[in-house]
Amino acid sequence: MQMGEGVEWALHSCLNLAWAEHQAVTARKLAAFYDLPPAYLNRQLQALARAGIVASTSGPRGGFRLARAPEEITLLDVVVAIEGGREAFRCQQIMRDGPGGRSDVDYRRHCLVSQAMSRAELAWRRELAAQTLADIRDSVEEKHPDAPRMARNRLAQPAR
Amino acid sequence: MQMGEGVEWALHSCLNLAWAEHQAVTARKLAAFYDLPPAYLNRQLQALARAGIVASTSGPRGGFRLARAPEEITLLDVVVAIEGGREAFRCQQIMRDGPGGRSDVDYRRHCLVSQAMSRAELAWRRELAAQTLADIRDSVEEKHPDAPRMARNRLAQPAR
DNA sequence: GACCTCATACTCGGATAGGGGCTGTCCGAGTGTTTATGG
DNA sequence: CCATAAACACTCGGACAGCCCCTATCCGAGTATGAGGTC
Repeated sequence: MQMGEGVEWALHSCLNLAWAEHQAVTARKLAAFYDLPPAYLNRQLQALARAGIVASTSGPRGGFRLARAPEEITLLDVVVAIEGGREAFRCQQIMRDGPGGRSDVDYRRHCLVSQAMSRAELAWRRELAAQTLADIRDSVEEKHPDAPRMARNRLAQPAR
Repeated sequence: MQMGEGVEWALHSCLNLAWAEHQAVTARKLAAFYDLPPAYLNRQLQALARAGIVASTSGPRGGFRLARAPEEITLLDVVVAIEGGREAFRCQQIMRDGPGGRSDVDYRRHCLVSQAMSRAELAWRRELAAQTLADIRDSVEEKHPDAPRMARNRLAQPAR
């Protein structure tokens, strides 16, 4: 069970977009920030756009910007946008083929194994939903007060 | 991010092994219980054996049995045995290539994004480690008191 | 000088190949059982 | 009848293909820009 690395890129890119404020930033510049493949990062940003986390603008002076305030974007929003909303543990309802298995029972809700796994996954989601992009941004700024300025500088430079 | 379905099979099989008590059960019988591919389930049981969760015996009258008491087997143990212990979110330390990135800093520990993701994953692990196989077994028996007898009956039958 | 038109360059967006890991299967090494045989 | 030994049948264990999703890339549709020409 491994998370796609696009999640990491998306989170850091969202953070940079938060520092860029309302300035639209191109995928190329965001990719150059961490030396990432521009086309592939673009793909992740598209997923964020479909989820309504970022807004995109085409043409010259176009790019991506946050569609909502950082306080209204949770880490769970970003993870779900990139990885999809389906649960990591998907109950295949194998108990239906076991002794005493009923076809009219939804074991995704009644199987106690499935319940236990879902409970753990819920704790994971709850923790992700409890932290917003603004929380991360503020924590970073507290440790590195000049991070916003450095980010804006880098994003202002032409992307090579 | 999706968990392998072998985890579900392993959990249910461990539960059946708990009801079989100290009787060795072959992979074929465990597979027949839920109509699963025997060879593939065997593969998962081998992983459990390598992790020390079950003990295996070759030859006639051989099979698998729990290596520890159900109270000493957590859901996390089973998940780690099948899926591996590496974290779902693996920090690639992309900040090293960003502005102000240092090569001598381990961003897996210092990057705040990575910390937030690890915190969520820790909550998930904690929840999984809090429930043992005995907890699940007892919960099932409470709802279906004849589950152990039915399981033992099915496991006693020759696997077709 | 102001306005309109057109060519331009730049951006996102979706469609298109390549690779790694999960899924599924097979056969061989090892072992306890059973059976036949000889004392 | 009992001991012995060999043949056997059954099990785990690891090695071998197939498929799907993530990774990576490319090119086209759309658009704001800027230049050039005209009034």
